[in-house]
Amino acid sequence: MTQRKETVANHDTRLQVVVALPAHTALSGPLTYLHTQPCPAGSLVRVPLGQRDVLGITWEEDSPAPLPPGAAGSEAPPALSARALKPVSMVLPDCPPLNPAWRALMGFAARYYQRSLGEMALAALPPQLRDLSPEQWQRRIRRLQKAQAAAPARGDSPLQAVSAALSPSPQQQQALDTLASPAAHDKPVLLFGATGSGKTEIYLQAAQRLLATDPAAQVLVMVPEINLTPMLLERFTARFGTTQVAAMHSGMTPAQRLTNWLAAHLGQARIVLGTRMAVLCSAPGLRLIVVDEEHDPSYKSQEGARYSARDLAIYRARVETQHGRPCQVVLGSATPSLESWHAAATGRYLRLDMPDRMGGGQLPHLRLVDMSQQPKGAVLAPALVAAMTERAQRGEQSLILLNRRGYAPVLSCHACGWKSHCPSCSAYRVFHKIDRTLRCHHCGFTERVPRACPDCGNIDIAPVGKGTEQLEEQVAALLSGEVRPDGQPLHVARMDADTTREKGSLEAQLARMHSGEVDVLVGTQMVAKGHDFRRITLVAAINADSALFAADYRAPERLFSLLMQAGGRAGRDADLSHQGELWVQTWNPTHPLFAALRTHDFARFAQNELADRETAGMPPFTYQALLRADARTQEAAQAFLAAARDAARTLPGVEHLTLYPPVPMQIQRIANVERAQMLLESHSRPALQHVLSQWHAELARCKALPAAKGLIRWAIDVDPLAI
DNA sequence: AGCACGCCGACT
DNA sequence: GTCGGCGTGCTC
Repeated sequence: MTQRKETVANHDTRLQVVVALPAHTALSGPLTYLHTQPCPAGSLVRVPLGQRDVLGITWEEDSPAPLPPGAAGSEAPPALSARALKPVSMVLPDCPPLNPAWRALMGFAARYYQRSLGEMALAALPPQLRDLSPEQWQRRIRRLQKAQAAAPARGDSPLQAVSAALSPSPQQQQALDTLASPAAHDKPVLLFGATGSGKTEIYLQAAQRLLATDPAAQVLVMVPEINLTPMLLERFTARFGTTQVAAMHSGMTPAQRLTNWLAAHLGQARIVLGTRMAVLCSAPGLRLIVVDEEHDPSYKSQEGARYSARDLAIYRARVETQHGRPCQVVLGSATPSLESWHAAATGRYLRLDMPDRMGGGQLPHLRLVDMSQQPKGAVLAPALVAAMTERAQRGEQSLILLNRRGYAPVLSCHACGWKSHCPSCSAYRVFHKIDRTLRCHHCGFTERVPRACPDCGNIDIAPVGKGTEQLEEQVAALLSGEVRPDGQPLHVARMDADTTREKGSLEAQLARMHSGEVDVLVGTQMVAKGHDFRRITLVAAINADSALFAADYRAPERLFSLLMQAGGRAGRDADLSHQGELWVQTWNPTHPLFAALRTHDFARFAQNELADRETAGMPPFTYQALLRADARTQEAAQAFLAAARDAARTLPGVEHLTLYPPVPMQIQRIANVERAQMLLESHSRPALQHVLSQWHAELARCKALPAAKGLIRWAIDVDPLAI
């Protein structure tokens, strides 16, 4: 591009280049291209691939290419010299190479999660990089270089905090001291801190201490949900100033993604803050990784490369350290994942406890409501209504949690039994009264509610079950006669994915909550996560039982975590915390989960769960992977999986695995795609890995089988969260 | 994954 | 008679 001479350039150097080809396409390893000169590994290049020109990354020579099955002994010479190699189209100029630690991370992630190196590595780059013209790239780089020249101090001098650190409580000081100790650098730290114990301040001060001593150091901070980034961003920019912090999440525009990625890659941003994708971000000075709310399932990606950002954070810290730059990793949670808890119990992680809330605040008192003792058909126990009323009259707020959007989960005809099935999914469409629609929460199909039963014409079609919309309505009705201290009627509001869809509406609703305008908030679990509502003194979970007996073995863990976290919303304001209450309505008040919850005894809960897991032979005592298949018909999906299972039986090392039969997925059909899966399990992670890595070639063959006709796609999910 | 090539149904 | 469906095959 830059020079088009008459003479043919001398392309005598071979470069290994990684491109985004999937793992099952024979060409999943690095490809060989020609170039006029050597080029360091980790450089960004454009290369011709078939008819197109794609982004690639140069890689070291010795990257392990997957062995062709059966050709173990016959070591064929590359034979590439025979074929005409193509020259690299261009090397993106003025871009420092992605460093060896980053490449090692990508190599590991690709291997572990059964993706091609190229797929993993290119997915970690901002998407805009792929379709940026050379001119646009030049312009970008120049602008950043100019910016850097204009602010020469940045990145070259220790970071000065913009605002002063809060003075830490004794508990926090002790945690910070331990974090500074060598022991906390040898292994991952599990910061086990109660809600309101001030974990964020620990992150801030740990970051500050590091950045002040090492002028090139960078810190990576992750939160599970995009909704939580603005709040954390605010705390970090308040402390360190805006120019030091780069954000990294899917809510940003492509241009912002690129800008922030470059800021991190060039070392200009000292703090990288984002969701799970941030763990893949290039950060050449990385010295500290924080995974906040490490137990949160959002850290496990559910599409594309199904990686766990928490697990990759652990690996990344280790690999950075191995590359000569000691990197600390801190996992924070009030209810750690059982995996992390177990790792701490067995000494693989260092556990750091912060049991006390800031300012001596008390954790909320648990009020279990035995639903079998309540008036028939009552949505809310009368005592709960009374308690909420009392709070509102005192000017305090209540929060009611119901993990179901819409007005009712299904609409039904009393005459003929018709139900609001989704035509494309094996699920009901949810009744949304607000706009009188039936909406499928899986495929999005939306229709106006029919006036009468579509099958029999009966007018008597009625909602069955309750969602947040209906709860909001009913709570408002129950509290309608009551008044606030200022004499105004009580204000009931709702907050869920439906009310926060528009940009800015989340912020607006949070503001309304903080101003005290709202007395009772009805919401889904998004409300329970992270938001700091100072005047809430009562939290109620309406429908906790569904999780107690769910098929998903992780459901109790999630329920405990949700209730602890939700309870943590209550009484954050130390002055009010003596009256903080967590109400749980249940038909099973004697369930052991509640006994542990009552005393806020996560350790006890975790111990019980882990004992159960061990007896049942489940993670973290075994290792699992799923093969998922999407197909036109359920038969095709299962035929493919059955063939895959047979193929797996022939692989060396398979004797260490249990191969379960294919089964339809919980929601068998979504958007007219039939889904099925099969589970692989082993007591040995390496054994599982070994079989998985050999399986791809077989799977490609199974796809071609006549019985699997209609198969759309398949994917391997390593360490699945739900089975 | 893309993108070509290639072979069968409803349209200008 | 063409436009366009998506089924197979290839990409250093």
